[in-house]
Amino acid sequence: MGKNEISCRKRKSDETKEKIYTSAKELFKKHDIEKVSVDSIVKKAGVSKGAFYIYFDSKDELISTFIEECVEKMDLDYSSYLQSLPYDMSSSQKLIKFVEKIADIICHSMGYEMMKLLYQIHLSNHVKTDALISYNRIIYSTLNSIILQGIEQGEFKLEMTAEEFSKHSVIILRGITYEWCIRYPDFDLKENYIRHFKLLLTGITNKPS
Amino acid sequence: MGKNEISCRKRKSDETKEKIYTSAKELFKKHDIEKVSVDSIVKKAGVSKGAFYIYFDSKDELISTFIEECVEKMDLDYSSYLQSLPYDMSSSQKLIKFVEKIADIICHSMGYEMMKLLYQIHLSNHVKTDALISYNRIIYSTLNSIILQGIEQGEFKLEMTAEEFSKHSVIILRGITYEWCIRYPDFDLKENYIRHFKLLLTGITNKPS
Amino acid sequence: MGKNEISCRKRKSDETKEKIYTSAKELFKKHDIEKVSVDSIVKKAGVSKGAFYIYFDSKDELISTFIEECVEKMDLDYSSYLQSLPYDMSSSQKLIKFVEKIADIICHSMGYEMMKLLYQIHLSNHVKTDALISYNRIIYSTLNSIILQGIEQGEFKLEMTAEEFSKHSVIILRGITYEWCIRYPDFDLKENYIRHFKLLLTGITNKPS
Amino acid sequence: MGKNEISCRKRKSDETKEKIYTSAKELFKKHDIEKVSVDSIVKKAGVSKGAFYIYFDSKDELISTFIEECVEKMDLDYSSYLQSLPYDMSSSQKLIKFVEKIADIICHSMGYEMMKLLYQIHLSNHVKTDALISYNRIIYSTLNSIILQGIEQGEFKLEMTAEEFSKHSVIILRGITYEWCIRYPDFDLKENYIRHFKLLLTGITNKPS
DNA sequence: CATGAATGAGCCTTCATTCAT
DNA sequence: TATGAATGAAGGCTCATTCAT
Repeated sequence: MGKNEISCRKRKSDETKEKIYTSAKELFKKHDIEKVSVDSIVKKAGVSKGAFYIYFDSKDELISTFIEECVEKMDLDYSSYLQSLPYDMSSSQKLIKFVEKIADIICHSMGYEMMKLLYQIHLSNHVKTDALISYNRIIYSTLNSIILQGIEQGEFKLEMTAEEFSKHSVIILRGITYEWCIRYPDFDLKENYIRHFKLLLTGITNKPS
Repeated sequence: MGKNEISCRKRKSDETKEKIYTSAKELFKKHDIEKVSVDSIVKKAGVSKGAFYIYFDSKDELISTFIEECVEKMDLDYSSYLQSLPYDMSSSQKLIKFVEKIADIICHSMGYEMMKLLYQIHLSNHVKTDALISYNRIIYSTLNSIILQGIEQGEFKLEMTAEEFSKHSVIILRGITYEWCIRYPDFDLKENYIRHFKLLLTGITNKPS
Repeated sequence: MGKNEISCRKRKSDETKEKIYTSAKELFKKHDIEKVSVDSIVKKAGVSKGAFYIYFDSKDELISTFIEECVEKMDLDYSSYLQSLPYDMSSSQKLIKFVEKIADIICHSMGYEMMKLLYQIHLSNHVKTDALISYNRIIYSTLNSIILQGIEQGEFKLEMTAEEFSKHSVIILRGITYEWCIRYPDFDLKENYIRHFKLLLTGITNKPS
Repeated sequence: MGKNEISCRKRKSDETKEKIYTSAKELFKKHDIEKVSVDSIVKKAGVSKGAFYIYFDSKDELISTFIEECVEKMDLDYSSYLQSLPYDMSSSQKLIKFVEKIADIICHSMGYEMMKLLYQIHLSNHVKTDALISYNRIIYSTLNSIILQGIEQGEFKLEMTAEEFSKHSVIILRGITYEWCIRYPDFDLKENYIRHFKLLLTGITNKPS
């Protein structure tokens, strides 16, 4: 039937695109992204060069698609987790739990190669990463809400706005993740996240004299 | 005389090498390192392409040499600065002054392009950077000495070793620098260094109740 | 019924071919013909790429068909116009009116892109244009009849045959049109046609002393 | 000696450039210019692709160089010829002699293929031909001076400026040359030049009644 | 030592055409 | 008839490296 034919073709076409995309991702993980050529991607995928340009406007577009996928995935993971935290947990605990969760997502869901790749792309001049930087929004707002709650409940006392503190936190998270990438596997991401945030908490926790 | 002739040749050859190297450095500061071609280097140096390959085995070798030099230079700057700090300054002040100095060196002596390059290389798969990571040694020991002094004089009170705290600090410095690289020029490196270290100090400063 | 089915199919198939052809024509008018891809044609026509190759052996075949159609159209326009001119108009006037009409047809009916294309094809090495050159026939005979009438009525006095003069005129028309193509849009085709033919008329008009 | 070495190398290098340039020209004559690839040029020249880009910035640059060369050559020929005409020759005769000379230069010095190529390039959208159009300057000014002299000496009587008439003449020359290109070899360029200019002269020659 | 002409593999991208469905 | 996924040769261009001189 026509319907079957169409869906069969569509399926095959989807498979081809997926093959190309997957091959690209694997190559990105192994080699510097700038060094991965369209040639090598299609060779690995076992398709023609022309096929590549059916599914992607350009090599850059594939990279963009890839970044957006990563971002969406991380955002989803972060936000879904926050909602699962018990409301009556202290803000300090929430903060620690949240960064622990981030570490888990990064280590197990994203993986080392992928994160390193993302950090590389961030630094590259060539690829636009506005989307990537905007992935912070969720992480920012999440941190922000935790901090605000802590302030309201008298648990935290800051000499800066909650927003500024959130930015600071993201920078630290990113810094530790960067360190993880360059010291892998001799660096425990989660442990370092926790240690550093505990240190931070010492500084901001309200100690009524 | 033979001797004179040899030393004369040697001098000329050294000059040629230096010219190439200097030109390469200037280009690296201005453009993405991957985009700097051997052609552009020798053109700027005013020497032949063949000359390049007399003094450097490959473009990669020149880059490695260059990176090592950068690292040495930074190390030297850091340690020489520390010795210039008045002995009776408080450790907190010293810490702040020190990170301020690092920011100055990075911004004005190294420059944005070079720092980004260093960070890219750290993350790259094909350049070995074990030597690079060891550039931390000086910065670690410098921080360590400041912290230790602070502890001895009762100014700091840590829940971790001074060494651990130094590591932590370097991670933060690197994290902020990374952020600077990806947000350049919309990010003030020095200001952020100071802000974040003041926050840290709040947490570690000894507050006798 | 069989018959109906067949004629229905035929109609649909004709429509598809027409759609492709029309889309191609529109694109040819807008863009350099070499830059119009089969892809863009079928996309505009809303049919599949396969359909294109059902109705046309190749892209070149479509172009040939298209050119022949253009030529036929121009011929038709020219000759139909001549018949509409009042019989008692002077030959000089007829000549001027006729070249004005040609300018109008070229500018508004054919268009710049198409004329340039025709002139390019004329000069191209790989497209045979014997048929194209014969498009002159109508224009020649039309001019010829005007000139002959002028001679008969004592209005013109030539030192060459009417036929030769017609050839000359066509060369001039083509020359001016060529100039229009290479100076477009800074060249007024009609104005130049008129000016140049007025100049010609000065030379051939019979001035009894 | 160093000097010899240098001149030997330079000579070889010049030869290579010439080989590339000559091969390109030959291919341009045989095939539509757009269809001539860098690959085919270097293959014919027997050099590597890289060599091409040592001597020419791009394929377009080679074409431009080629055009300029043609233009210079023609300009030189035209202007040198004009100076050789006896001063006391009548303007009509000068005009005829001049267009005869142009025909000779085109037929024997430039050649059919080259002229056709130039006319093709003129029509192409891709290649900038401002230089080509400006090649008219010499031809314009030459014609202009002849016409002006004719007017001053009462030989010509125009209803337009000398400049306008020169423009007109160039258009006609170009038109006839175009016709020659598309009808080659069944068209006598020189004969047609003469015939058409004689016709023109009939129109502008002063006939005191 | 120094030169710089020459190499050639590699890059990204386009597009007319085919063919299984 | 009609589809559209797939092909693969070709295009212009770059650049690290070599080698005869």
